[in-house]
Amino acid sequence: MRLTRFYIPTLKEAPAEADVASQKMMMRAGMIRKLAAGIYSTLPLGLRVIRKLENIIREEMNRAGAMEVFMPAVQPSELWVESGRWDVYGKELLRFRDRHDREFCFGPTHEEVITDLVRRDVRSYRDLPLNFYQIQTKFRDEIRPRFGVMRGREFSMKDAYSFDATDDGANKSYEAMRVAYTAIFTRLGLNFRAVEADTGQIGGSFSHEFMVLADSGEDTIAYCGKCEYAANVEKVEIKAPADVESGEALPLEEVSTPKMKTIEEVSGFLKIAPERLIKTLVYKTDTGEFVVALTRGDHDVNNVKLARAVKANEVTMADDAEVFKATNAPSGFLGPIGLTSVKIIADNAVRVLRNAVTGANKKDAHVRNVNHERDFPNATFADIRNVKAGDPCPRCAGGVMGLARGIEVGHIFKLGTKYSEAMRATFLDSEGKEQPMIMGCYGIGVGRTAAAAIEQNHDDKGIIWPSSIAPFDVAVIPLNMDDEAVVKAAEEVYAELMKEGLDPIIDDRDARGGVKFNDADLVGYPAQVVVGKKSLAEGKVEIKNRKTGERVSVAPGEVVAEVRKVIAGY
RNA sequence: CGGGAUGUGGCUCAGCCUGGUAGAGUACUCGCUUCGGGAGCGAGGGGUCGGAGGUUCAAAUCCUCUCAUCCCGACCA
Repeated sequence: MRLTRFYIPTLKEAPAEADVASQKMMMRAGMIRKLAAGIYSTLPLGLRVIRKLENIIREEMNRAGAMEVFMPAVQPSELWVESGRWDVYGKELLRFRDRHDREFCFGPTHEEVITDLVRRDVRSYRDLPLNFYQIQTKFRDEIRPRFGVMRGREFSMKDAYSFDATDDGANKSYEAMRVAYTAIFTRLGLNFRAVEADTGQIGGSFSHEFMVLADSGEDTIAYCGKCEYAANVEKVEIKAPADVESGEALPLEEVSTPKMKTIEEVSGFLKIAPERLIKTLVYKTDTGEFVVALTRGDHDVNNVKLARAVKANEVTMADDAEVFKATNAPSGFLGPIGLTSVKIIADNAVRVLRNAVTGANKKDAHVRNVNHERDFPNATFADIRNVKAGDPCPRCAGGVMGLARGIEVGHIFKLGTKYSEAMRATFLDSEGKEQPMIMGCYGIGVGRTAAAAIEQNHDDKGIIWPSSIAPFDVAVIPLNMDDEAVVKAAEEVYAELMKEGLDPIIDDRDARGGVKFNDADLVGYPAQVVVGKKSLAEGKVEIKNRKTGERVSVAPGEVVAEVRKVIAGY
């Protein structure tokens, strides 16, 4: 490709709204332009990256036995009503009506459509298993789109859906996808980790997220330093402490704690470590029910875990008025004692505390020597807290958990029969008995993966593409466009690179060297071949490795081999 | 959805407080010089000052409404 015939509108300064590295660089390198909040156009350079990425995904999906299809972006409401999600999906689902006043949505995912497709034709266990995938534009009307294409509203996603006759088969389909995803992200050259994850709104029985490790990631993952266990903090299991602390349960004792509301204040005032306090929080579920959550003073409630424990879709903290309504006590001085009309969920760590401190359910007072068996026997225990670095690993002996930030680029779910039952996608088994198909679904955020690659691979000058998805393998940079020998040598090198099957771009603009160097560094071609008057006089051209910055001078005939060497090192 | 901020040429921003009819850098066009890390000089083109309404002799500037964009929060009592 010739730069004079290819559109790469680079910018010296990033638009003010860009706040993460990948967004700044994709804008500056002329890969994307914003049309509206969370909605982007992809320019030719960006599309090259996306296509290379998609092709790797396709190859690995096909290898794993999945078949590509293409489903409609616009979906009728009936299917969503049938699956039960029309009412639960909320405002993220973009809904609209056609001219006949029929309701539709712009698909945020395609379980309904694929399930409908399959149930129409598949009748027998002999037709199974099946796995269909597509690469398609989705729309999720996010509350707050941000970070460019990493959290856009309109985005491209590879989604796949498997249908099996047996549970064992479904597990095999799931495993095949886990292997395929590992192959995909490995080929993309990303530093990633597959972690156990919450199934969220999609539903289902178990799932893994594929996380690209980057400090700018929106998710936190916990991993064991010793064994292979890793999970999203929303999911990570926390080992419940085994034995109740020793010691006698002492009589309850009310203490005055004027204006001491927070854990720090109470802990400091009573000179008692936060670990000896029980924090009492009031939550409201999406159905309007109040729940009281208890954790140790030094621990934090994880909303997702709490929601799962009380079988709600979502929980939010109650405000002060709601707190009073639920407990008849002022916030800041809450405790579980005497709360009988509301459900109490306590974290496992609270169970073993002996003689702890809680609020007294009245202003300016707390209670000492609280013990759950005696003082709040109506509590149920569950794992509802956030993991802390240093917590013991739940899966191995002696392992300790660490925390890292990650960008969720892929997510695989074993769905089970949630959709097939709701939508009656059934088949006849070998005994002639009707059974619901067992499903799995598997997504990869295409644009987000490209952005994650940049988050993980850039410097202050620009992007450093993994060679597998670089828009071009190598840039040929003639420095003196008015020097015939330079132009001729550069053109020959360019032609040779193409002939040898590489994907080069030649910067044939009549521009100064500095401009070309800076653009090349910004766009991030893995290798640059610099053809200039001076080195050419000695029969040499220069090859620069974008990642290491190393330059070597070689004869024009050795360029292809040298470029290959550079790319291989990526 | 709550709070905060910002909308001025393609991009980054000044001007607004104190009203007098729009500016800089960069980018773009042309000429000359220059030419291995975002050149210099000269000459140009490009702006309904987000939109609507109001106040005023006069509005980018003051007032009201509205739209858009961004940030923070929606988690620890």
